Amino acid sequence: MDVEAAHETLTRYLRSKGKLRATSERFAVLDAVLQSQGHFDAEALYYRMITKGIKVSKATVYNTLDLLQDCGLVSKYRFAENTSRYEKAFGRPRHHHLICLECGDIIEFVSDRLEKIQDEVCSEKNFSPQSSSLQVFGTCSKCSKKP
Amino acid sequence: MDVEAAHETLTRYLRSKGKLRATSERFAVLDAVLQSQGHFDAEALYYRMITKGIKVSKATVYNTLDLLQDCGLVSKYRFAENTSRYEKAFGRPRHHHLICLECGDIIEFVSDRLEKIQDEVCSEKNFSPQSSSLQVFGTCSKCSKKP
DNA sequence: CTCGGTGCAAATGCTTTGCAATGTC
DNA sequence: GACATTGCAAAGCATTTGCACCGAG
Repeated sequence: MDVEAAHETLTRYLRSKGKLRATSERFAVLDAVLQSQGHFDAEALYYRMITKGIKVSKATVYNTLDLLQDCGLVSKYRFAENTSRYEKAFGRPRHHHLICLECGDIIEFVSDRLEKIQDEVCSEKNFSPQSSSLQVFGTCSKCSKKP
Repeated sequence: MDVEAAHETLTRYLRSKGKLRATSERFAVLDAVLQSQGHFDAEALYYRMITKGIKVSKATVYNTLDLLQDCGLVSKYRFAENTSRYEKAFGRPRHHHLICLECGDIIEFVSDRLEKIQDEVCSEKNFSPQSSSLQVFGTCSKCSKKP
């Protein structure tokens, strides 16, 4: 994960918007996101930062995550729960999710054919896609083995 | 929409669980769901019922919607917002959604090929699918025509 | 120096819960 | 009659907001 490039993406985005300022908090949140693995929620990210001695408020974490989503550095999902989940999107291919209802595990997968069908449906309906998310809920292999 | 059949499905489900009782409220919520068109949230359903003079509490609406989801009469979605959205699932084919970020319109579509790919991915990962939801966010034809 | 951003705590809005009353089995 | 279910209002939670202070441009 190229931290430099991610910082540059954010910097460029902020500048392109004219009124957005490059604050240390924003870069601190970005760094925490880059260091994260898999999916996480705002709360978890906040505590990880606090624990490391980085001073931020929850409000800033939420605001910044939305900002990072706007410039494509972070993806935001909402599965079945009442919590939004995020993951770093930097340099990652588009992918979809198998979500285990037993253990909560999330398995990712990529499929070109799926993307293609998606595009076909969209052009058929004159719909301009921006992002997409396929969520399959069920039971993962580990959990179906259990009695 | 066959009201009788839906009632029977619920009755059978309640009996199958042993301890679940067939209360008039549960059937009232089911009726309100059957009369609904497209997607709705718990709040809207609640007010529709109250307006019609049906006595229910919000808590019961929420509980019953979850129950109806468990027995497959209702589908529950969570798109980008912070509200859960429901729709009747009785006698409807599996379908997916194009969601317009401008006007909030939801366009449904069905695709056999998509289902097939989904199944292939699942068996590849030894994952037993239960339900799924593909959400494509973007701009609908009406909104892209606007200046 | 200006105005956008931050932190805090309080507010919001959806959903769940605790408990007495109610109605099913 | 036993006990699941209801209704109400209050509690919970994730997220947002209002406002005084701070700091980037």
